[in-house]
Amino acid sequence: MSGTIRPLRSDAERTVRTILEAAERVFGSDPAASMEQVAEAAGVARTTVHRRFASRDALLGALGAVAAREFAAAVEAARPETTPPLVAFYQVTVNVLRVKRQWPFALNLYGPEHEEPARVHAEVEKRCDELFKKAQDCGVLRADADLIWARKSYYALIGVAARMHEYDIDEAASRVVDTLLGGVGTGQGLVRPRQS
Amino acid sequence: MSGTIRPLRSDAERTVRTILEAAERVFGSDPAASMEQVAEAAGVARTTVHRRFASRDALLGALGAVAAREFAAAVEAARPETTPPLVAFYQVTVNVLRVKRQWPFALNLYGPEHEEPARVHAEVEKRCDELFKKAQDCGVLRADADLIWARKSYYALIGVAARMHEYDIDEAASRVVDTLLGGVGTGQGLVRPRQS
DNA sequence: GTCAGTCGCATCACGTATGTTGCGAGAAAC
DNA sequence: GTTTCTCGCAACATACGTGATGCGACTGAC
Repeated sequence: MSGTIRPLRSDAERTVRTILEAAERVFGSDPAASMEQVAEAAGVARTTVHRRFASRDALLGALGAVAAREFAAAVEAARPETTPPLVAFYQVTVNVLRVKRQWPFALNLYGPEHEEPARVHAEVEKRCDELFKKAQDCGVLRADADLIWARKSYYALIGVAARMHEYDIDEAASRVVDTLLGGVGTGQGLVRPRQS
Repeated sequence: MSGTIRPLRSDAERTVRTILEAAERVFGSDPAASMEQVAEAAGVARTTVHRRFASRDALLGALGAVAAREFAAAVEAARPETTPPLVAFYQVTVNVLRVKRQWPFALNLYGPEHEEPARVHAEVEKRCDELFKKAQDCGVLRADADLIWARKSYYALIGVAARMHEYDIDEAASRVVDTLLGGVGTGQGLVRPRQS
């Protein structure tokens, strides 16, 4: 989205990446931060930021797009289509957590104001729903589970785990999967009896 | 925080409330919205907003404070100290969901830049941790459960449920409690065996 | 009914973020 | 080694949000 007419020279490409990573950090701690702050964090002049990204909105769009693409790649790398649901769950979670820890802010940029991130996130969401459906068919998820609720809970738990840096990736993923599938309770006193 | 020296006249008090509710709506859909937009949504002049709230920051502080107080009241109303953990869980969840649906944006205003909301949220968090500890002692939560993880997951699930308006309050609360305690899976293939 | 409080409106000052342009030095590409 | 790209710097224009002030009309409170 940042003038992809001719491939950038290597140093310019590096600058773009540096700016995007700086933007992630800066906007992460203050979403209303200025281009100036982003430039400073990236170690470049403000005009350079503006040369690479026509506007603040374009920068946010590119930031969201980069994160969204890595997000989609992380999901695809786990081959959720061909792997048994439980294994896929775990592997997808591990991969996504890595991306989510690298782009905690940018991964929330999928509003309708930027088409590409919105489209990519929608595709990933579809993949996720397919995985959940398969898990349900295989008896991993309850037959009466609300799959929308399940997916949203899954996303939320991933968000929590990504922010808990005292967990390494594998422990974080285990927490997410175990909690989503089995909760943190003993089952004593639950309204809904425990069976598929 | 908004000049509490003398009690406001009734119409002014109504205006303050109207502005706060408008601010919730406006900032909810765009956190970077201007005072002008808030004023317009509230049906008052911009100068009136400014008369009641010395600065944009003061408005955000008051907004966060109102929501935090209602949040704390919602938790206390469930008497989590004296009620059996499972009942308390459910009742707290119901009460909090109501507040969270009314102040979805304002309830996130507990950063260190505003003392009162920060303090109130910290107190509620402490109450929550006590409830979780008691639940664990009573065998409702696993003995090996990480209570920090449990609380954060709880908060996250409440956030999800609050945004799912297709659920009424009671159904939303049931989803939260059931999922937190028992997950959405059947237990088949779980790494961690299901026992206290 | 009087009075103080409240609101809308018009106006102003000020700071800051945004976006643009031109130029010179330096570095990558060939 | 030449050419083209890239960056930093300086300067500029503009828009917008914030915050303040004064005045006139209205309205709750007593």
